[in-house]
Amino acid sequence: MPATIHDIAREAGVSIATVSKVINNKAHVAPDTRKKVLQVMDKLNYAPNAAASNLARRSSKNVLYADRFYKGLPYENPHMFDIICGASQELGRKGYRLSLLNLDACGKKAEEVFEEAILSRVADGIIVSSAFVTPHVERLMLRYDFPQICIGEPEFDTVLSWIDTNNTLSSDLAVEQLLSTGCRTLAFMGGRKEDRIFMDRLRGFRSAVEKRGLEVREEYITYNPPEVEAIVRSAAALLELPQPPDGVICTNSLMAVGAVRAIHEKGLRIPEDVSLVAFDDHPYSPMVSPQPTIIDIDLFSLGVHAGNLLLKKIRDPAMLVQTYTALPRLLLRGTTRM
Amino acid sequence: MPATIHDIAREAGVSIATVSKVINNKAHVAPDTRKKVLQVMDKLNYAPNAAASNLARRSSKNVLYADRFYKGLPYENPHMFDIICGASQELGRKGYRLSLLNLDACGKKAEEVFEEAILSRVADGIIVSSAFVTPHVERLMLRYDFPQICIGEPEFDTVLSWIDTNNTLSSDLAVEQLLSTGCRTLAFMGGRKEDRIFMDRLRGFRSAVEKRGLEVREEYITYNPPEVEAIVRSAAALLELPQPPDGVICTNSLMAVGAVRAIHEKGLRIPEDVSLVAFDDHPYSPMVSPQPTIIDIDLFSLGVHAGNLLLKKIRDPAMLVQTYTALPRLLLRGTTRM
DNA sequence: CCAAATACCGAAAGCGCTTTACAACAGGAG
DNA sequence: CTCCTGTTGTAAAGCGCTTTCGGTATTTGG
Repeated sequence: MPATIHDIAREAGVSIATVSKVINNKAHVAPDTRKKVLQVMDKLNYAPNAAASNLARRSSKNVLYADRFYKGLPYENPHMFDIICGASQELGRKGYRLSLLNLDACGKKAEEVFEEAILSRVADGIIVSSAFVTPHVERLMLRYDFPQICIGEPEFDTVLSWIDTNNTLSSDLAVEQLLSTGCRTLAFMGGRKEDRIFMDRLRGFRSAVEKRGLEVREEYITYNPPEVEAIVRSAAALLELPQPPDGVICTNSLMAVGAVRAIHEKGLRIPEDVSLVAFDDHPYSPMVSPQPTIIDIDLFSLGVHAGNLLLKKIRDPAMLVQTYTALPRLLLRGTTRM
Repeated sequence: MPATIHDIAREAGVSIATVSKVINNKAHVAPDTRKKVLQVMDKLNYAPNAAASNLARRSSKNVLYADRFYKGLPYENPHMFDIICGASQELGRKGYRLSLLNLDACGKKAEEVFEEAILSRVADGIIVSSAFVTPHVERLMLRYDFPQICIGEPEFDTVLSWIDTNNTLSSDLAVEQLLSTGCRTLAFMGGRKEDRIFMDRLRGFRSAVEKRGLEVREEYITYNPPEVEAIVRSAAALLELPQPPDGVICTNSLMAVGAVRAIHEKGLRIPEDVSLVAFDDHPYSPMVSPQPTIIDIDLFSLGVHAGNLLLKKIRDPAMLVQTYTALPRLLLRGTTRM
């Protein structure tokens, strides 16, 4: 069995208190003593027991990423793992670990899962999609003074910190690109109404269109489930309108899939007849023809910021609400005209 | 601050030992006592402190998933997160948590990271891609008797348990599909020679071809980096051969991307002139035209099996080597003939 | 040169739980 | 009535760390 702090102390001829100071890089230990202790630690192959130090320190050097990790998630939302990778890297760099917290485990309600995680002190903080952050959850976090960062701006006024992409600006970019290349009638393919991200993008769409003195017509706005066939039908319906759109904004890659299919099936050409801008790049863009013009967001660095912000909050519980908004980038490719 | 076991004991008028038994569902506590304790736990909003019980139990109810979580990973390897989701779900169901262990953190070597994780007892076991499992790592795991499951069969004879997809059978399916639809000359687009998974698929390809009395010609086998342009060039070169292939096997989606591009650029039709079978389905398959014929593997359930196997090993350290091989499935779509 | 400040080290008291060993008691058999 | 068995509950000893506090030893300032 592994060496303990006592073994190190005995072998080095010092007390465990001194060893502890060396481990944690604290002052008040002579350079020679420190060196000696480090040598012994190395020789005996020592690493401090995490549970013990967690218990004594009352912290776990662990952070949770809460979401539902069900089958098909990476399929439906391949982008969330960029955020996880970013957060994991940033946390790792600072000596923290990232654990996954599955919110639909064994039929428990999300709030119960949260509460148990908090009370058991299994982590020092949590990163969670704002989709799960209700006022009730906020109260929970505040009551226990539990550091939290939301992915996506919460739906209500909150004192919790969050990071998000600038969805308004993203929509503006998309609208600008379409209008400036000659499109006259824009359609918007959104996701479910419950999803903040889509509604933000829609809000951005509305204001971008109105800002340019144009009118937003409701029949050109669709709300779609994450399911290809339904999306295809929805896009096809748009093309059947008396005045079909000549510019389509797809709020994620799946929408783009559906829209492209519907447009091709209708015998129309992209971008000659219909232009298309999609949100979120994906690895298979190069495989698609024509290659989609994309509103791209650096989700990895969004994850890095999430981790960073959470760590700041953990170190300074008095930290006031902070937010970070990632700027989108337009990748001009083949589905819009020049 | 949260209630402790002492608070519960006092309030319920019993000893902490009794409370502990209730928490852990142990025998030797009268039904009435148990009920009383549970009531108090509920009333005081109690959840046992994880660090303390970990320390006393000498286990952490935590499992590591080790890999390099760098920027672009979900882009290069979108499939690994299916495995993570599966493992996370299975582990969560059994009361374990899954943490990410970043193997390229702060310039440390993978083995150091492993050793520290083991010695600090931060987890009870580990799931790790066989790409990182050298004999040295195996020795490490065995020396400390640390439960481990490899993702992918290790490159060498080992007593570690592993899960894998049946790459041999997969290649066989692909070869069979191509040959039975009239292809005469097959090409194989593999990844880097260092990657076990590609070499397995290649081995499967060779034996499948030879089994049918045909000859494997080395010039039809390519090894490619995970980079689209290089893949396109590589595929184009194949098409320039004196007798160009009329059937191509792509060992992942990226290869398929490149192959499709090269074939189209050459002015050839799919599947009329060249048939194509690719490994691994992805969310954007429907977006690609023609839609690729795919060798598909249920990676989520592969993850479930990984978690399950690891848990068995944790419970029974004497468990002998066990393996699980997932069967592939052929998704007939548009890049092969009927 | 002496008082005061400072550097170094260690004893000991936890952190909140699990587990062992044992006490107390009840019931049944002989 | 005694002995044995089995059940219920508790006291207490850890688990392996961190941290406080006090005691020397060593500087430093006046």
